[in-house]
Amino acid sequence: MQTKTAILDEAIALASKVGFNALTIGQLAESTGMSKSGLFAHFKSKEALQLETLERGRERFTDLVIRPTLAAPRGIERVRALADAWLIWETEALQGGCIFVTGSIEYDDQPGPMRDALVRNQRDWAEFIETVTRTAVSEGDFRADLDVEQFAFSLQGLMYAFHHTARLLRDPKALEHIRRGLDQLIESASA
Amino acid sequence: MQTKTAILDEAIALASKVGFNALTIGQLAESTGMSKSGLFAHFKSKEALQLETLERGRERFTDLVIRPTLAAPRGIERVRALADAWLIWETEALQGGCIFVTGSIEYDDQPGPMRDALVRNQRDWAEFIETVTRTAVSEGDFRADLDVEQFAFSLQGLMYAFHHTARLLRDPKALEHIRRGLDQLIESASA
DNA sequence: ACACAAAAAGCACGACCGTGCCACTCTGGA
DNA sequence: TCCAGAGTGGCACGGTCGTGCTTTTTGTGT
Repeated sequence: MQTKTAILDEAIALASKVGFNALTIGQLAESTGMSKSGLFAHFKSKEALQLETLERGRERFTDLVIRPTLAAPRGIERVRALADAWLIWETEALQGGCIFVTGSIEYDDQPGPMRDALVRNQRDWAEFIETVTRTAVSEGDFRADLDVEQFAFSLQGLMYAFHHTARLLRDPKALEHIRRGLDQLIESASA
Repeated sequence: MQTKTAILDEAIALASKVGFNALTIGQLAESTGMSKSGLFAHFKSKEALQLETLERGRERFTDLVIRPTLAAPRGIERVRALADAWLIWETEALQGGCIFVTGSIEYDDQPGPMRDALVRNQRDWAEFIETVTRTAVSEGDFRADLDVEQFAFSLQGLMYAFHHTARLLRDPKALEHIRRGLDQLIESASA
């Protein structure tokens, strides 16, 4: 149903601004021009709505980040493509910040299906980064003894730092900083 | 009043787990053993409670992170002390994650006094890191042409990455990763 | 043109939210 | 001994939350 998809896309926009808990059925109904009960009928519960919103976000993330990354040539170029695609996702795809960052912070101390789903997403994402990094190792762009887990950790660190600096502080230098940090990281990993 | 301080400390613990918005007066009253109205009388509004909770957090952050850092010898040692102190703050001082990280994500798209206060805190913290880094430059431990802003950006990135990896994924390797990332960062900044 | 299923809306509910008002209980100084 | 004033609790309010019912609208196949 396309109505449902439209709702979920609006839900993503809202959740990226105020979080998944403050994402309220009433507000979502208002901003989609539906009635509360009409909207609610699509999901049997609020938790289901939250989970489906996350799932819809995953779909869009796959389209905007995963696929373009895999389209780039293996090796260092693909690593750079990954970072670029993520930057587009973070700055252009959503009205607020990345919903996975938002959600992770919100649920990291609250057990339940939402937390479980976020953990799965986060693990997949980390593994994806590691896999892409490994292509740069096997292509000879990166050192053979590179610790890809460590590389992924530092790369994600730069992304989080960008998120905070750009979103909270609205610091225009954030882009320059993540670029330079990335160059530094890649250089230190290069063969 | 010590009652108020006790309330705020409990509020910090709660907010670090569920966030500042989900920090509810009723729950806070219950977990402090007070009545809603008795507790509410200490603050004129919920927003005031949130702001005072943040302020109390800043006090504790100063005691646990700022002061110990400044007690360390100027230079590279002080940079390491800063990271160590922050790690203690993050892992031992609170029941949930760092309330400034939590709050930043929560309010980065919602204008108001809370956002303003968080921006101030975050700016102060970034400047503090830069100042400490500068002592390492002037002591000759770090390169004279080091971009301290860039260094602070990357350092904060490692902290955020630790926060996510340790809190959401509960990955025991997070500590090792931030340590190694730190070593790498410090080495690349060294003279 | 009509029947029928699916989607949406109307409406009401109990729960909890933040917030005000009022009464009570302390405790220290006159 | 008594009073002032701060701290605390009881209670009720209007509002919004998530969530069920029932009804109306809408769209499609015959």
